[in-house]
Amino acid sequence: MAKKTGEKFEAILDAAVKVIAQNGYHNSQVTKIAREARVADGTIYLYFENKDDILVSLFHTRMDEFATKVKQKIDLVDTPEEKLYQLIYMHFKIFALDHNLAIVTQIEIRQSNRRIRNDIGKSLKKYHRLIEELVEFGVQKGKFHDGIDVRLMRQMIFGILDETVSSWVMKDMKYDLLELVDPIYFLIANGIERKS
Amino acid sequence: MAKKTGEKFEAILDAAVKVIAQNGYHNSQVTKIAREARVADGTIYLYFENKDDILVSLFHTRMDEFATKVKQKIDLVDTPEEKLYQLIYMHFKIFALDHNLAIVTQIEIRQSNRRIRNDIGKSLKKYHRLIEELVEFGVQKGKFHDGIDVRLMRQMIFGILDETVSSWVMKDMKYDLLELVDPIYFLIANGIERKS
Amino acid sequence: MAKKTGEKFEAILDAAVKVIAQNGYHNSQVTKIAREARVADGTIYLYFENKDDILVSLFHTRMDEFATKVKQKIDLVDTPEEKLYQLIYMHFKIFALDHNLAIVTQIEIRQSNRRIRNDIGKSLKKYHRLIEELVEFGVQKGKFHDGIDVRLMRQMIFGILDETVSSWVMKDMKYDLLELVDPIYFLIANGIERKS
Amino acid sequence: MAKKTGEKFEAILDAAVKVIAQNGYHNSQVTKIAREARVADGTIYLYFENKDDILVSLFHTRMDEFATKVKQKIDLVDTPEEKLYQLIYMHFKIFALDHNLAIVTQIEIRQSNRRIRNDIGKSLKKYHRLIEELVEFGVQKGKFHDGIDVRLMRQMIFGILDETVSSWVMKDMKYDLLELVDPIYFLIANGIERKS
DNA sequence: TATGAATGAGGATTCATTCAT
DNA sequence: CATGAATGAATCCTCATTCAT
Repeated sequence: MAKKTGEKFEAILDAAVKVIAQNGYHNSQVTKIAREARVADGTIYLYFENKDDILVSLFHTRMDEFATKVKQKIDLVDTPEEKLYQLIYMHFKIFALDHNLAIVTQIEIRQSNRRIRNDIGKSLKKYHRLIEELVEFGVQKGKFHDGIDVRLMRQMIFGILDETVSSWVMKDMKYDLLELVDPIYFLIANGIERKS
Repeated sequence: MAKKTGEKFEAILDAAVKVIAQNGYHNSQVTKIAREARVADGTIYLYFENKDDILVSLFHTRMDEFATKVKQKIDLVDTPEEKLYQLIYMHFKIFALDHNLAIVTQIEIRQSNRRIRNDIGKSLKKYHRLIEELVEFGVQKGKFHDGIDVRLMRQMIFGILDETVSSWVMKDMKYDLLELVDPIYFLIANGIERKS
Repeated sequence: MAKKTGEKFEAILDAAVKVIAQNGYHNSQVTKIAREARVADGTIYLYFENKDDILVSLFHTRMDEFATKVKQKIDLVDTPEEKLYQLIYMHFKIFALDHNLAIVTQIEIRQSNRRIRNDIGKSLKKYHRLIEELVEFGVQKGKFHDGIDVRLMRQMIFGILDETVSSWVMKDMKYDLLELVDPIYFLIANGIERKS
Repeated sequence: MAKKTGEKFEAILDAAVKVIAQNGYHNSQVTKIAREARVADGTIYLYFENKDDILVSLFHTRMDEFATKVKQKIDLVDTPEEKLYQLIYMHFKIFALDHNLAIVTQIEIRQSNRRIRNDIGKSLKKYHRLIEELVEFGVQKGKFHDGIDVRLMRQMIFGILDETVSSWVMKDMKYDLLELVDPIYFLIANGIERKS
């Protein structure tokens, strides 16, 4: 039914990011998004099943692009260490360049209901998998610890990056996120304990 | 105005955790919470300013208890490493013992609006500070890396723990969270890179 | 936002008069008005800001029409005395022909809150002004006493007419209001004192 | 059941006038009146049947006092003209001395429901009767027009006085009400028409 | 008499979705 | 394909009144 392509499809998604970033999730009515996208309310329903579908599609397309961009970058370097570094760099870089996206994905969209959050979880699969492949590569190359669950390592890496970005957004993006690339890389790589 | 103590105050908070865990945030009407607490709807408003206030109070009291319990435990051991280990252990332990609390704090309450989320952020201050003190102690004892921002270390540690618990809840708490204490401790302590 | 014209706008106002006259101000729920107007509850809010706005708009349109009708009539005669007589006649006539309007404007709408009553006051401005012009005309023609504040004369005339109609409504409109036109005219014109 | 006398009965009535004058009818909760009267909420119900009963009793006692004061004054003079003058003077004087009473009786209490307004009407009976007696006296003495309905004359006099006071209250009592005694007397006595 | 904590019925308003044009 | 007027279900909160103490 819902035609999930086309100029207006994109326009609606763009409008949704903008409206949600500006007004907050709970104050972003379909009418507001339609007005921002310069279409009629009813038109939304030619491209999306319902309001939730806008959010899920939004998150899905954006996270897909996100993972693609990160992958392109880490494919350009060879060692696990360099790939990890580029992952962190790109993760922060993308959000630093698109504040609205940061606000929406880190804060607002998490206010959605259980079902949406589940679907959103799926959208992260690709990115999670990317990190896991990086970890596997590092372990295989003998550069990362083996014997530790790969999923756990991925969770740790993702948890650190996600929390760091969320904190930055909550602090109104007042500081330069990219300055954290080096120290975060160091912590992920070396942990917090000092070796004598 | 709102009397934030007493038997019914506690009963309402307990009911709120239960109802929200079972029905989800957006399907937890005041009437439902009142019925579960065995009080009249209006009674809720003798103890809370409004519905949001229930959530904020809920998160605040629970997180305060949380931080207190963790602190009691880490005070019993001496070295930074042991304290870190106990922190992780207690963080997981508390949620492992109270699934409803885990669901509500990790998933449901995050669906609340911006203002609530802000107040909720404040409730975490005490716990954040606790972790920072632990980090400062470790640095001072020469056991943790110095030269790295303490807040950043705290963010990393909290981010890992939070993401781990969230993941576990999203996976319907099907596995034993406590089995992750050791490997997570290892990762936080040593990072992911293998030293030759 | 609220589109204050159109078929449904009128239908809602008509319904409001009927419902309020029948049920009393405090027992006239939006749902009741909507049902009487044969529209959905939500439709009300496409035409009115809120419930109060229905009342204010109701009073405003009706009083505007009221003043217009009265003006048309007194414009047809020439002397101040005839104009005054026609004013009294029309004031009573309009209410005598529309009992619901009388009930609503004289009794029910006065139960609304302070803000509404203020707005309602403004709606009477046009009618008040009409009476004042009549008085000024009479003074200028040398037919009415000069040296007395025009506003005061208007207040007196309006006060008499208003009280007379209110009394009639309170007595359940059991007698013929139009029979009072002559004696009221006489009293306003001559006062109560008998000149020897 | 309700004991309609005693120190607290009076205290509650006094509190009601004050609270309603300050907060408006619709924002004068029983709790607020109780607090102002320094009694418990429940105590109110030992002296009054229900909230409406407070208002009715309030209006009744105050209007009874009102009529008594006016009567005392007009009894001191002999001619109908002097009595009429004193009536106007006292009517304005009492409200000029008690602004809260003016606000409550002219504006706020009229927002109450149909039943209360009916009871309130009864409280005015005594005052209405007083005016009618004055009119009858004037007619009998040959000073006022005969042949005109006494009730109508009373209605006219009361309507003028009431409208004048209401207007004054609506204008925030910014001018001196007593300055209107003379011109209003003149208008009531002589009407608006100038005799050649 | 007096208290005040507890009750619970009642209603304005929002907003995702539909469907006639 | 596109429109936007119309729909109506769903819910938080207030406050007059009660009654155990």
